[in-house]
Amino acid sequence: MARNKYPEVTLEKILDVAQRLFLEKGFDQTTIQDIVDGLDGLTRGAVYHHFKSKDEIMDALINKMFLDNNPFDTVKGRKDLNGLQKMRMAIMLNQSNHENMDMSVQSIPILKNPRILAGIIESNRQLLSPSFFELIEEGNKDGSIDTKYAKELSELIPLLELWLMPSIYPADAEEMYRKFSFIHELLNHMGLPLFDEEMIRMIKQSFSVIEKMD
Amino acid sequence: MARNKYPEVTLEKILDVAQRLFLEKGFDQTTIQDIVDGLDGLTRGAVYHHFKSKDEIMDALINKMFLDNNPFDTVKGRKDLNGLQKMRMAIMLNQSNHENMDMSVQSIPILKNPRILAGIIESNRQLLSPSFFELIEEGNKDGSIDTKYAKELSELIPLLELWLMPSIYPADAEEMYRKFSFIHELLNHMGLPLFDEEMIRMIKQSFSVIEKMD
DNA sequence: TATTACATACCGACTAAATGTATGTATATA
DNA sequence: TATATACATACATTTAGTCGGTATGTAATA
Repeated sequence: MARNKYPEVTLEKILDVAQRLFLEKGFDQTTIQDIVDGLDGLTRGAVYHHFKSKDEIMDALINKMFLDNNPFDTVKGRKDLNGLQKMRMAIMLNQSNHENMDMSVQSIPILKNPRILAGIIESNRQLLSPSFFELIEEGNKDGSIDTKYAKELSELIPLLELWLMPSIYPADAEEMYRKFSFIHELLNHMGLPLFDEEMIRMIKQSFSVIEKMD
Repeated sequence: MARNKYPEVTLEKILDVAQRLFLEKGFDQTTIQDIVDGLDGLTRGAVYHHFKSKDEIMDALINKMFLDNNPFDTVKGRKDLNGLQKMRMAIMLNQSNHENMDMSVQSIPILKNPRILAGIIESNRQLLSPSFFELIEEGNKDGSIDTKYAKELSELIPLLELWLMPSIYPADAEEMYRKFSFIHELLNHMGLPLFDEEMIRMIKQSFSVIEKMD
Protein backbone atom coordinates (compact mmCIF):
# COMPACT_ATOMS: atom_id res chain seq x y z
CA MET A 1 0.00 0.00 0.00
CA ALA A 2 1.15 3.48 -0.77
CA ARG A 3 2.78 5.48 1.91
CA ASN A 4 0.34 7.58 3.91
CA LYS A 5 0.83 11.30 3.88
CA TYR A 6 -0.50 11.42 7.43
CA PRO A 7 1.06 8.53 9.34
CA GLU A 8 -0.91 9.46 12.48
CA VAL A 9 -3.96 8.19 10.67
CA THR A 10 -2.33 4.80 10.21
CA LEU A 11 -1.26 4.82 13.83
CA GLU A 12 -4.76 5.60 15.04
CA LYS A 13 -6.17 2.89 12.80
CA ILE A 14 -3.80 0.33 14.26
CA LEU A 15 -4.84 1.27 17.79
CA ASP A 16 -8.51 1.20 16.85
CA VAL A 17 -8.34 -2.27 15.39
CA ALA A 18 -6.14 -3.51 18.21
CA GLN A 19 -8.55 -2.22 20.83
CA ARG A 20 -11.50 -3.90 19.15
CA LEU A 21 -9.67 -7.22 18.87
CA PHE A 22 -8.14 -7.17 22.34
CA LEU A 23 -11.57 -6.62 23.84
CA GLU A 24 -13.26 -9.15 21.58
CA LYS A 25 -10.76 -11.98 21.70
CA GLY A 26 -8.31 -11.01 24.40
CA PHE A 27 -4.72 -9.92 24.19
CA ASP A 28 -3.00 -13.27 23.94
CA GLN A 29 -5.50 -14.57 21.45
CA THR A 30 -4.94 -11.64 19.11
CA THR A 31 -2.00 -11.91 16.73
CA ILE A 32 -0.27 -9.05 15.00
CA GLN A 33 -1.54 -10.56 11.77
CA ASP A 34 -5.11 -10.35 13.07
CA ILE A 35 -4.58 -6.65 13.56
CA VAL A 36 -3.02 -6.30 10.11
CA ASP A 37 -6.00 -8.07 8.57
CA GLY A 38 -8.24 -5.32 9.85
CA LEU A 39 -6.04 -2.66 8.33
CA ASP A 40 -7.08 -2.91 4.71
CA GLY A 41 -3.97 -3.22 2.61
CA LEU A 42 -1.21 -2.69 5.11
CA THR A 43 1.24 -5.37 6.17
CA ARG A 44 2.98 -6.38 9.36
CA GLY A 45 5.88 -4.18 8.39
CA ALA A 46 3.69 -1.14 8.87
CA VAL A 47 2.71 -2.21 12.36
CA TYR A 48 6.28 -2.94 13.34
CA HIS A 49 7.28 0.41 11.95
CA HIS A 50 4.99 2.19 14.36
CA PHE A 51 5.31 -0.15 17.34
CA LYS A 52 8.23 -2.16 18.59
CA SER A 53 6.10 -4.99 19.89
CA LYS A 54 2.61 -6.18 20.71
CA ASP A 55 3.13 -5.10 24.29
CA GLU A 56 3.92 -1.60 23.15
CA ILE A 57 0.58 -1.51 21.34
CA MET A 58 -1.12 -2.49 24.56
CA ASP A 59 0.70 0.19 26.52
CA ALA A 60 -0.20 2.81 23.96
CA LEU A 61 -3.81 1.68 24.09
CA ILE A 62 -4.04 1.98 27.83
CA ASN A 63 -2.73 5.51 27.68
CA LYS A 64 -5.01 6.41 24.83
CA MET A 65 -8.14 5.03 26.44
CA PHE A 66 -7.47 7.09 29.50
CA LEU A 67 -6.39 10.29 27.78
CA ASP A 68 -9.04 10.15 25.07
CA ASN A 69 -11.77 11.04 27.47
CA ASN A 70 -10.06 11.94 30.67
CA PRO A 71 -12.78 12.71 33.21
CA PHE A 72 -10.46 14.97 35.13
CA ASP A 73 -9.92 17.37 32.26
CA THR A 74 -13.65 17.84 32.09
CA VAL A 75 -13.89 18.42 35.80
CA LYS A 76 -10.83 20.51 36.47
CA GLY A 77 -11.99 23.80 35.02
CA ARG A 78 -15.36 23.74 36.74
CA LYS A 79 -15.01 26.62 39.17
CA ASP A 80 -18.64 26.14 40.16
CA LEU A 81 -17.99 22.77 41.76
CA ASN A 82 -16.29 22.03 45.04
CA GLY A 83 -13.90 19.10 45.52
CA LEU A 84 -16.57 16.62 46.49
CA GLN A 85 -18.77 17.55 43.56
CA LYS A 86 -15.88 17.25 41.15
CA MET A 87 -15.07 13.89 42.63
CA ARG A 88 -18.65 12.72 42.12
CA MET A 89 -18.67 13.92 38.54
CA ALA A 90 -15.32 12.36 37.75
CA ILE A 91 -16.46 9.04 39.14
CA MET A 92 -19.63 9.09 37.11
CA LEU A 93 -17.86 10.10 33.91
CA ASN A 94 -15.25 7.45 34.45
CA GLN A 95 -17.93 4.88 35.14
CA SER A 96 -19.83 5.68 31.98
CA ASN A 97 -16.61 5.38 30.00
CA HIS A 98 -16.26 1.90 31.39
CA GLU A 99 -19.81 1.06 30.53
CA ASN A 100 -19.35 2.21 26.95
CA MET A 101 -16.81 -0.49 26.33
CA ASP A 102 -18.24 -2.93 28.79
CA MET A 103 -20.57 -4.27 26.17
CA SER A 104 -17.52 -5.75 24.55
CA VAL A 105 -15.54 -6.33 27.71
CA GLN A 106 -18.37 -8.27 29.26
CA SER A 107 -18.57 -10.55 26.29
CA ILE A 108 -15.19 -11.99 27.17
CA PRO A 109 -14.33 -12.96 30.74
CA ILE A 110 -11.68 -10.49 31.78
CA LEU A 111 -9.98 -12.97 34.04
CA LYS A 112 -9.16 -14.93 30.91
CA ASN A 113 -7.35 -11.80 29.74
CA PRO A 114 -4.79 -11.24 32.42
CA ARG A 115 -2.91 -8.70 30.36
CA ILE A 116 -5.96 -6.47 30.11
CA LEU A 117 -6.76 -6.88 33.79
CA ALA A 118 -3.21 -5.99 34.78
CA GLY A 119 -3.38 -3.05 32.40
CA ILE A 120 -6.49 -1.74 34.10
CA ILE A 121 -4.98 -2.12 37.55
CA GLU A 122 -1.75 -0.44 36.58
CA SER A 123 -3.34 2.48 34.81
CA ASN A 124 -5.70 2.94 37.73
CA ARG A 125 -2.79 3.22 40.06
CA GLN A 126 -0.69 5.44 37.86
CA LEU A 127 -3.29 7.70 36.30
CA LEU A 128 -6.59 7.46 38.12
CA SER A 129 -5.49 7.42 41.73
CA PRO A 130 -3.27 10.51 41.56
CA SER A 131 -6.14 12.46 40.03
CA PHE A 132 -8.56 11.20 42.67
CA PHE A 133 -6.02 12.19 45.27
CA GLU A 134 -5.90 15.75 44.00
CA LEU A 135 -9.65 16.06 44.04
CA ILE A 136 -9.96 14.64 47.54
CA GLU A 137 -7.30 17.02 48.79
CA GLU A 138 -9.13 19.86 47.11
CA GLY A 139 -12.29 18.79 48.88
CA ASN A 140 -10.44 18.59 52.17
CA LYS A 141 -9.35 22.19 51.70
CA ASP A 142 -12.68 23.62 50.64
CA GLY A 143 -14.46 21.74 53.38
CA SER A 144 -16.66 19.54 51.24
CA ILE A 145 -14.67 16.46 52.26
CA ASP A 146 -13.17 15.67 55.62
CA THR A 147 -10.97 12.61 55.66
CA LYS A 148 -7.59 11.64 57.07
CA TYR A 149 -7.25 9.08 54.32
CA ALA A 150 -6.98 10.95 51.01
CA LYS A 151 -4.14 8.80 49.71
CA GLU A 152 -5.66 5.56 50.86
CA LEU A 153 -9.09 6.36 49.45
CA SER A 154 -7.67 7.41 46.12
CA GLU A 155 -5.96 4.03 45.82
CA LEU A 156 -8.83 2.02 47.15
CA ILE A 157 -11.64 3.46 45.07
CA PRO A 158 -10.36 2.02 41.79
CA LEU A 159 -10.02 -1.32 43.54
CA LEU A 160 -13.62 -1.05 44.65
CA GLU A 161 -14.60 -0.34 41.06
CA LEU A 162 -12.90 -3.58 40.16
CA TRP A 163 -14.90 -5.30 42.83
CA LEU A 164 -18.04 -3.96 41.20
CA MET A 165 -17.23 -5.52 37.83
CA PRO A 166 -19.54 -8.51 37.49
CA SER A 167 -17.21 -10.03 34.91
CA ILE A 168 -14.67 -10.50 37.68
CA TYR A 169 -16.94 -10.82 40.69
CA PRO A 170 -20.21 -12.26 39.43
CA ALA A 171 -23.17 -10.77 41.20
CA ASP A 172 -26.89 -10.52 40.60
CA ALA A 173 -28.80 -7.28 41.04
CA GLU A 174 -29.44 -7.91 44.73
CA GLU A 175 -25.77 -8.58 45.43
CA MET A 176 -24.72 -5.55 43.41
CA TYR A 177 -27.01 -3.43 45.50
CA ARG A 178 -25.53 -4.80 48.69
CA LYS A 179 -22.04 -4.04 47.45
CA PHE A 180 -23.07 -0.49 46.76
CA SER A 181 -24.59 -0.13 50.20
CA PHE A 182 -21.40 -1.47 51.66
CA ILE A 183 -19.25 1.00 49.74
CA HIS A 184 -21.65 3.80 50.55
CA GLU A 185 -21.36 3.11 54.25
CA LEU A 186 -17.62 2.65 54.02
CA LEU A 187 -16.98 5.92 52.22
CA ASN A 188 -19.31 7.86 54.48
CA HIS A 189 -17.53 6.53 57.51
CA MET A 190 -14.17 7.51 56.06
CA GLY A 191 -15.36 11.04 55.48
CA LEU A 192 -15.91 10.89 51.75
CA PRO A 193 -19.69 10.99 51.20
CA LEU A 194 -19.41 10.17 47.52
CA PHE A 195 -22.94 8.95 47.00
CA ASP A 196 -25.72 11.40 47.62
CA GLU A 197 -29.39 10.51 47.70
CA GLU A 198 -29.85 11.10 44.00
CA MET A 199 -27.00 8.81 43.02
CA ILE A 200 -28.24 6.06 45.31
CA ARG A 201 -31.68 6.33 43.74
CA MET A 202 -30.20 6.15 40.25
CA ILE A 203 -28.13 3.13 41.12
CA LYS A 204 -31.05 1.40 42.76
CA GLN A 205 -33.12 2.01 39.68
CA SER A 206 -30.47 0.78 37.26
CA PHE A 207 -30.32 -2.48 39.17
CA SER A 208 -34.04 -3.04 39.09
CA VAL A 209 -33.79 -2.64 35.32
CA ILE A 210 -31.13 -5.33 35.18
CA GLU A 211 -33.32 -7.50 37.35
CA LYS A 212 -36.15 -7.30 34.88
CA MET A 213 -33.90 -8.17 31.99
CA ASP A 214 -33.12 -11.62 33.39
CA MET B 1 15.42 -41.45 31.05
CA ALA B 2 14.00 -44.53 32.62
CA ARG B 3 10.38 -44.60 33.50
CA ASN B 4 9.65 -43.56 37.04
CA LYS B 5 7.94 -46.15 39.18
CA TYR B 6 6.16 -43.36 41.03
CA PRO B 7 4.96 -40.87 38.45
CA GLU B 8 3.60 -38.56 41.16
CA VAL B 9 7.21 -37.78 41.98
CA THR B 10 7.79 -36.58 38.43
CA LEU B 11 4.60 -34.61 38.55
CA GLU B 12 5.57 -32.91 41.79
CA LYS B 13 8.98 -32.15 40.40
CA ILE B 14 7.47 -30.47 37.36
CA LEU B 15 5.28 -28.32 39.55
CA ASP B 16 8.17 -27.45 41.82
CA VAL B 17 10.38 -26.29 39.00
CA ALA B 18 7.51 -24.49 37.29
CA GLN B 19 6.63 -22.63 40.46
CA ARG B 20 10.20 -21.52 40.96
CA LEU B 21 10.53 -20.32 37.38
CA PHE B 22 7.11 -18.65 37.18
CA LEU B 23 7.92 -16.65 40.29
CA GLU B 24 11.47 -15.89 39.19
CA LYS B 25 10.92 -14.99 35.57
CA GLY B 26 7.17 -14.77 35.16
CA PHE B 27 4.76 -17.03 33.34
CA ASP B 28 5.15 -15.74 29.81
CA GLN B 29 8.91 -15.57 30.09
CA THR B 30 9.14 -19.21 31.14
CA THR B 31 9.18 -21.77 28.33
CA ILE B 32 8.32 -25.42 28.68
CA GLN B 33 11.93 -26.09 27.77
CA ASP B 34 13.04 -23.97 30.72
CA ILE B 35 11.01 -26.22 32.97
CA VAL B 36 12.38 -29.34 31.30
CA ASP B 37 15.93 -28.07 31.82
CA GLY B 38 15.35 -28.07 35.55
CA LEU B 39 14.11 -31.63 35.47
CA ASP B 40 17.41 -33.49 35.17
CA GLY B 41 17.12 -35.86 32.27
CA LEU B 42 13.46 -35.65 31.33
CA THR B 43 12.24 -34.23 28.04
CA ARG B 44 9.35 -32.09 26.92
CA GLY B 45 7.47 -35.26 26.13
CA ALA B 46 7.31 -36.04 29.82
CA VAL B 47 5.84 -32.68 30.66
CA TYR B 48 3.26 -32.95 27.92
CA HIS B 49 2.39 -36.38 29.16
CA HIS B 50 1.41 -35.02 32.55
CA PHE B 51 -0.02 -31.70 31.45
CA LYS B 52 -1.94 -30.76 28.34
CA SER B 53 -0.55 -27.22 28.19
CA LYS B 54 1.43 -24.58 29.98
CA ASP B 55 -1.81 -23.09 31.24
CA GLU B 56 -2.74 -26.39 32.80
CA ILE B 57 0.52 -26.32 34.74
CA MET B 58 -0.37 -22.88 36.01
CA ASP B 59 -3.84 -24.00 37.03
CA ALA B 60 -2.46 -27.01 38.84
CA LEU B 61 0.05 -24.79 40.61
CA ILE B 62 -2.58 -22.40 41.86
CA ASN B 63 -4.58 -25.26 43.28
CA LYS B 64 -1.53 -26.84 44.82
CA MET B 65 -0.26 -23.67 46.44
CA PHE B 66 -3.61 -23.20 48.10
CA LEU B 67 -4.25 -26.79 49.07
CA ASP B 68 -0.69 -27.54 50.19
CA ASN B 69 -1.05 -25.46 53.27
CA ASN B 70 -4.67 -24.54 53.46
CA PRO B 71 -5.11 -22.29 56.47
CA PHE B 72 -8.72 -23.33 56.84
CA ASP B 73 -7.95 -26.98 57.37
CA THR B 74 -5.75 -25.98 60.28
CA VAL B 75 -8.43 -23.76 61.72
CA LYS B 76 -11.54 -25.80 61.14
CA GLY B 77 -11.06 -28.43 63.83
CA ARG B 78 -10.23 -25.94 66.56
CA LYS B 79 -13.23 -26.29 68.83
CA ASP B 80 -11.54 -23.97 71.31
CA LEU B 81 -11.78 -20.97 68.96
CA ASN B 82 -14.80 -18.91 68.07
CA GLY B 83 -15.47 -17.66 64.57
CA LEU B 84 -13.58 -14.42 64.99
CA GLN B 85 -10.56 -16.13 66.44
CA LYS B 86 -10.53 -18.67 63.63
CA MET B 87 -10.78 -15.83 61.17
CA ARG B 88 -7.82 -14.09 62.74
CA MET B 89 -5.75 -17.23 62.71
CA ALA B 90 -6.64 -18.05 59.11
CA ILE B 91 -5.67 -14.57 58.01
CA MET B 92 -2.35 -14.76 59.76
CA LEU B 93 -1.56 -18.23 58.44
CA ASN B 94 -2.51 -17.15 54.97
CA GLN B 95 -0.39 -14.06 55.26
CA SER B 96 2.66 -15.96 56.38
CA ASN B 97 2.21 -18.32 53.45
CA HIS B 98 2.36 -15.34 51.18
CA GLU B 99 5.44 -14.01 52.89
CA ASN B 100 7.22 -17.31 52.46
CA MET B 101 7.12 -17.00 48.72
CA ASP B 102 7.15 -13.25 48.68
CA MET B 103 10.90 -13.18 48.73
CA SER B 104 10.68 -14.47 45.21
CA VAL B 105 7.42 -12.77 44.28
CA GLN B 106 8.73 -9.41 45.39
CA SER B 107 11.84 -9.80 43.34
CA ILE B 108 9.82 -9.60 40.14
CA PRO B 109 7.17 -6.95 39.61
CA ILE B 110 3.93 -8.88 39.69
CA LEU B 111 2.26 -6.45 37.34
CA LYS B 112 4.70 -7.65 34.71
CA ASN B 113 3.22 -11.10 35.29
CA PRO B 114 -0.42 -10.61 34.52
CA ARG B 115 -1.06 -14.32 34.42
CA ILE B 116 0.10 -14.75 38.00
CA LEU B 117 -1.84 -11.71 39.16
CA ALA B 118 -5.01 -12.97 37.54
CA GLY B 119 -4.36 -16.37 39.07
CA ILE B 120 -4.14 -14.87 42.53
CA ILE B 121 -7.34 -12.89 42.06
CA GLU B 122 -9.26 -15.83 40.69
CA SER B 123 -8.13 -18.28 43.33
CA ASN B 124 -8.91 -15.73 46.01
CA ARG B 125 -12.42 -15.43 44.75
CA GLN B 126 -12.99 -19.14 44.24
CA LEU B 127 -11.16 -20.62 47.20
CA LEU B 128 -10.33 -18.00 49.78
CA SER B 129 -13.52 -15.96 49.88
CA PRO B 130 -15.91 -18.89 50.37
CA SER B 131 -13.83 -20.06 53.32
CA PHE B 132 -13.73 -16.57 54.80
CA PHE B 133 -17.46 -16.40 54.35
CA GLU B 134 -18.01 -19.58 56.34
CA LEU B 135 -15.87 -18.32 59.18
CA ILE B 136 -17.58 -14.95 59.31
CA GLU B 137 -20.98 -16.64 59.35
CA GLU B 138 -19.77 -18.87 62.14
CA GLY B 139 -18.68 -15.81 64.04
CA ASN B 140 -22.00 -14.17 63.43
CA LYS B 141 -23.71 -17.20 64.97
CA ASP B 142 -21.48 -17.58 68.00
CA GLY B 143 -21.61 -13.84 68.65
CA SER B 144 -17.93 -13.07 68.19
CA ILE B 145 -18.70 -11.16 64.98
CA ASP B 146 -21.65 -8.95 64.20
CA THR B 147 -21.87 -7.82 60.62
CA LYS B 148 -24.52 -7.52 57.94
CA TYR B 149 -21.85 -7.88 55.31
CA ALA B 150 -20.43 -11.39 55.59
CA LYS B 151 -20.44 -11.97 51.85
CA GLU B 152 -19.07 -8.56 51.00
CA LEU B 153 -16.31 -8.73 53.58
CA SER B 154 -15.25 -12.17 52.48
CA GLU B 155 -14.81 -10.88 48.95
CA LEU B 156 -13.23 -7.61 49.90
CA ILE B 157 -10.61 -8.88 52.32
CA PRO B 158 -8.56 -10.65 49.66
CA LEU B 159 -8.72 -7.47 47.59
CA LEU B 160 -7.41 -5.55 50.56
CA GLU B 161 -4.57 -8.04 50.84
CA LEU B 162 -3.76 -7.24 47.25
CA TRP B 163 -3.75 -3.60 48.14
CA LEU B 164 -1.21 -4.36 50.82
CA MET B 165 1.24 -5.94 48.40
CA PRO B 166 4.00 -3.41 47.89
CA SER B 167 4.96 -5.04 44.61
CA ILE B 168 1.66 -3.85 43.21
CA TYR B 169 1.06 -0.77 45.32
CA PRO B 170 4.48 0.55 46.31
CA ALA B 171 4.49 1.89 49.83
CA ASP B 172 7.07 2.72 52.45
CA ALA B 173 6.70 1.68 56.08
CA GLU B 174 4.76 4.80 57.01
CA GLU B 175 2.31 4.32 54.16
CA MET B 176 1.90 0.65 54.96
CA TYR B 177 1.07 1.56 58.51
CA ARG B 178 -1.53 4.04 57.34
CA LYS B 179 -3.08 1.40 55.10
CA PHE B 180 -3.33 -0.93 58.03
CA SER B 181 -4.92 1.73 60.19
CA PHE B 182 -7.39 2.36 57.41
CA ILE B 183 -8.30 -1.29 57.12
CA HIS B 184 -8.44 -1.63 60.87
CA GLU B 185 -10.95 1.20 61.11
CA LEU B 186 -12.89 -0.07 58.13
CA LEU B 187 -13.27 -3.60 59.46
CA ASN B 188 -14.15 -2.43 62.94
CA HIS B 189 -16.85 -0.22 61.55
CA MET B 190 -18.25 -3.08 59.52
CA GLY B 191 -18.49 -5.28 62.58
CA LEU B 192 -15.48 -7.48 61.96
CA PRO B 193 -12.83 -6.49 64.52
CA LEU B 194 -10.14 -8.54 62.88
CA PHE B 195 -7.14 -6.81 64.40
CA ASP B 196 -6.81 -6.91 68.15
CA GLU B 197 -4.27 -4.94 70.12
CA GLU B 198 -1.64 -7.65 69.89
CA MET B 199 -1.85 -7.90 66.11
CA ILE B 200 -1.64 -4.16 65.71
CA ARG B 201 1.45 -4.14 67.90
CA MET B 202 3.03 -6.93 65.87
CA ILE B 203 2.30 -5.19 62.62
CA LYS B 204 3.62 -1.89 63.89
CA GLN B 205 6.79 -3.61 64.97
CA SER B 206 7.29 -5.43 61.71
CA PHE B 207 7.11 -2.13 59.88
CA SER B 208 9.68 -0.47 62.08
CA VAL B 209 11.95 -3.40 61.22
CA ILE B 210 11.44 -2.75 57.54
CA GLU B 211 12.14 0.92 58.13
CA LYS B 212 15.52 0.12 59.64
CA MET B 213 16.43 -2.13 56.76
CA ASP B 214 16.32 0.71 54.27
C1' DT C 1 6.13 -68.91 38.61
C1' DA C 2 6.24 -67.88 33.79
C1' DT C 3 3.83 -65.84 30.23
C1' DT C 4 0.97 -62.70 28.12
C1' DA C 5 -1.76 -58.56 27.63
C1' DC C 6 -2.34 -54.13 28.54
C1' DA C 7 -1.54 -49.52 30.48
C1' DT C 8 1.30 -45.70 30.93
C1' DA C 9 5.70 -43.00 31.56
C1' DC C 10 8.52 -41.01 28.61
C1' DC C 11 11.18 -39.97 24.10
C1' DG C 12 12.22 -37.34 19.95
C1' DA C 13 11.17 -35.72 15.68
C1' DC C 14 8.03 -32.96 13.44
C1' DT C 15 4.45 -29.18 12.54
C1' DA C 16 2.54 -24.92 12.86
C1' DA C 17 2.11 -20.49 14.37
C1' DA C 18 3.66 -16.33 15.72
C1' DT C 19 7.08 -12.84 16.87
C1' DG C 20 10.52 -10.16 15.50
C1' DT C 21 14.51 -8.54 12.21
C1' DA C 22 16.95 -7.08 8.24
C1' DT C 23 16.81 -5.15 4.09
C1' DG C 24 14.73 -3.08 0.27
C1' DT C 25 11.60 0.43 -2.10
C1' DA C 26 8.87 4.27 -2.86
C1' DT C 27 7.08 8.59 -1.52
C1' DA C 28 6.79 12.90 0.96
C1' DT C 29 9.13 16.95 2.47
C1' DA C 30 13.03 20.08 3.09
C1' DT D 1 17.65 16.55 -5.33
C1' DA D 2 18.75 14.59 -0.95
C1' DT D 3 17.20 12.72 3.13
C1' DA D 4 14.05 10.87 6.21
C1' DT D 5 10.45 7.83 6.82
C1' DA D 6 6.23 5.00 5.77
C1' DC D 7 5.71 0.72 4.44
C1' DA D 8 6.74 -4.05 2.01
C1' DT D 9 8.94 -8.49 1.73
C1' DA D 10 11.65 -12.20 2.83
C1' DC D 11 13.72 -14.52 6.39
C1' DA D 12 15.27 -16.26 10.98
C1' DT D 13 13.94 -17.75 15.39
C1' DT D 14 11.42 -19.08 19.09
C1' DT D 15 7.93 -21.79 21.13
C1' DA D 16 3.76 -24.41 21.78
C1' DG D 17 1.79 -28.46 20.86
C1' DT D 18 1.17 -33.24 18.27
C1' DC D 19 2.07 -37.87 17.29
C1' DG D 20 3.93 -42.30 16.62
C1' DG D 21 7.12 -45.11 18.90
C1' DT D 22 9.63 -47.50 22.85
C1' DA D 23 10.36 -49.26 27.19
C1' DT D 24 8.86 -50.35 31.61
C1' DG D 25 5.52 -51.41 35.10
C1' DT D 26 1.31 -54.18 36.48
C1' DA D 27 -2.28 -57.35 36.51
C1' DA D 28 -4.49 -61.43 34.77
C1' DT D 29 -3.99 -66.19 33.46
C1' DA D 30 -2.20 -70.71 33.21
